Amino acid sequence: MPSRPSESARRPAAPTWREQAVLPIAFYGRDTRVVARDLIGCVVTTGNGATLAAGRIVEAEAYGGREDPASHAARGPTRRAAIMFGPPGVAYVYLIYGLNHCLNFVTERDGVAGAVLIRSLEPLAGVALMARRRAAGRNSPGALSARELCRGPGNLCRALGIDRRWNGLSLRGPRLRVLARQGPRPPLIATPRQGVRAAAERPWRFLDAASGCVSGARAGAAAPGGRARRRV
DNA sequence: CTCTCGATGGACT
DNA sequence: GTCCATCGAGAGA
Repeated sequence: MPSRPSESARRPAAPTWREQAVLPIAFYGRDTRVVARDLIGCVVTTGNGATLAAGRIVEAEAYGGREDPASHAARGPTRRAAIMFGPPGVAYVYLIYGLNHCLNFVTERDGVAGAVLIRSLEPLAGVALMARRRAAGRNSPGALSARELCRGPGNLCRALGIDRRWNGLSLRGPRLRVLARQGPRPPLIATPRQGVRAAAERPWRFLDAASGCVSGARAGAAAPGGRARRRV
């Protein structure tokens, strides 16, 4: 295999997402909205080797503590929400509507509730595996495009094989890891959070302005022209 | 114990 | 736009 001699020399070679550092716990131990914004462009990975699946975060939402009526933590540290009051840097996974799971990252310091809901990813690795998981148990023959595989919180969990058993897992562990972003944060847009009735005016949903992998077609159609989106 | 309903997704009018 | 599958958490009796 002929290759140009000069290629083997030291070339800085832009690091790929695979070479990015695993985000430290301190990344999560900050204000939840800051963490949510900073997570856009970072990479979620699950599994290893043949089971590796990864995607770039393009949509996320911030959920606060007792002061945020839309948050599970609004009613204090109940059995489900207690993990949001615990130390940062772990996964909070719950079942919604009896059939979909939602992946969150716990934020803030121990004793203060906060979490970021990961809503959509742009697939980077393990596309075939994700497609297989998404196809399981569905009866529509149509193949899913790559951009659909991890669009929406429930779909994303299905594609990555995440369920309630993942609740409490470290975000730096062997099964689940989050890697730092390559380069600067992309331009973002902020909108109200999806599907919440309480505190609907808070623009705590953040999206990569350039990504076509974000969810929320309904909301977009429901508010023609006047979408409450603003650049951040 | 019962009752309600949800940080959704997919099929359908 | 509407309907609904499906189940655990939370609230209340």
